[in-house]
Amino acid sequence: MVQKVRIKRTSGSLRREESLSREQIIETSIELLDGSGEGGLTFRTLSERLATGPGAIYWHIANKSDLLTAACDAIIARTMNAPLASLTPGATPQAIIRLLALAMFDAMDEHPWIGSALTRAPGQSPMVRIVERIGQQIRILGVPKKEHWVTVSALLNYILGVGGRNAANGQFARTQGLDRTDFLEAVSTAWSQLDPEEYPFARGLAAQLRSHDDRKDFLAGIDLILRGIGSPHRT
Amino acid sequence: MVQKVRIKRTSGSLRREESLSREQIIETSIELLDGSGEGGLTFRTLSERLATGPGAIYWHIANKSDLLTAACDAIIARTMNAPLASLTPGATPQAIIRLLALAMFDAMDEHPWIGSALTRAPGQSPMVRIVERIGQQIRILGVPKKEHWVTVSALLNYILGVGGRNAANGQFARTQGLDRTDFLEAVSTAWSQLDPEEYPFARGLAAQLRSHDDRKDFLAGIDLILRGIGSPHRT
DNA sequence: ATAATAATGGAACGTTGTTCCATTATGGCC
DNA sequence: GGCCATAATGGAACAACGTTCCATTATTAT
Repeated sequence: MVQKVRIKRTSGSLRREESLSREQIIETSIELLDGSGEGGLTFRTLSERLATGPGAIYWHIANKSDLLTAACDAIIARTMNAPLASLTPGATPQAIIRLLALAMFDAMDEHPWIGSALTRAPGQSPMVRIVERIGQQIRILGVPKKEHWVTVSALLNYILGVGGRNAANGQFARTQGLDRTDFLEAVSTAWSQLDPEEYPFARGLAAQLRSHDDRKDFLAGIDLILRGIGSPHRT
Repeated sequence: MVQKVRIKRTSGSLRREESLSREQIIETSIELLDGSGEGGLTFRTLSERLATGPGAIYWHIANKSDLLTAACDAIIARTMNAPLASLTPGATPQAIIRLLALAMFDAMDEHPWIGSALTRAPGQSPMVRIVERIGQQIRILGVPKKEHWVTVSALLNYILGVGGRNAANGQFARTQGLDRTDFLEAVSTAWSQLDPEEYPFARGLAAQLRSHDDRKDFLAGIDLILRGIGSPHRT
């Protein structure tokens, strides 16, 4: 979606006809981030796309960190509200958590930059949205109140961990000029050439690495934690 | 540990007497990162500490990403080799994994920047070290070979997730001029003022947040996953 | 109409990672 | 012991970035 901006000519200097807005800035930022990765969003490229100067943007936004957090929050808000629609009425809390987690995975896969954007806003809006949605299911599951935070943060840390690694892989591959398959191939061959004395396990893992399915493995991890939550333990 | 560097005067231009080395550069980088956070390491501050120019550093190091990865690897190498000493002979794989995880937590707590440094080197040396140590215990645990990667990556993602969030909290607090307690206090009061209709769970969590113990909660998450690994499941 | 404020956009600043290059030490070879 | 290719140094310079500043223009209230 490319912006079309009317421009008014007044005494030699150009000025946009429609005024800027915070939402417009955020939406354009998302387009840039999706299109060119984390490095694709600068105040220059952004102001160029918006047919304005860098200074004008600062009227609507505090700084770049604020901008990234806002862009991230927009995605998370959509993500955490969307899956409500596809819910079957009698779904178990576990099933809903799986759904929420998968929605997060897909969002982080489509917008790899949110993985590192979440790193800029601890305890803020984007995080709260996720905690809330997951937490409500934790409560329904009957987890004792004292363990609410531990349980939610275990799931959250796992999800954000995967997101961070996804972002890292994408970023790394982009700078090397590889796509996902080439990247995995490279890591796999590197691991297969490790010293068998020092790294027997990692070496043996190379084959599995080459053909694994990120999404499936992610879900398997969620299931592992959910199973842990359901198992008895000493308090 | 402050470096003392002898300088030789030759025909008007200064030159260091002892030559630079990659290890020396990395060790000084670690000091800077530990002392002043992620933003504390620049090629200017680094070259100043080493009593040289930015250009000289590039003879020993490819770029900043390389430098960060190397610094991170140095810490991880020490961390993954150290706990071997304190092992009781009959320790279960679970106990060893807990020990390894705790060692990682403490390392990431002491050097918060490695959380984000790990984000720059997917599939590379630092990651391989962790995978190997954990993986060996996974094998001993008797996890079927097909599930090796899923299991290790679940633990790894959780650990790195916590590390990433730790780094984020530290970084965020530093820019706001707060220490850890003030930061938690701020988040907690912010959460307690959330809309009760929209965020009932997060709101109720505020109190728990204020008084929680990061290290304990981290370990609880590890136990959750370990319990999940031990529980029967459909393949 | 006039004053006050909101909003714009481009120039400019300081800092960053990185490159370039003139210069200097070092180690092998005749 | 002098010579030379190469290793290594260090400072200047570059491009790009986030951010600030300010002269200017639209918009609103009085």
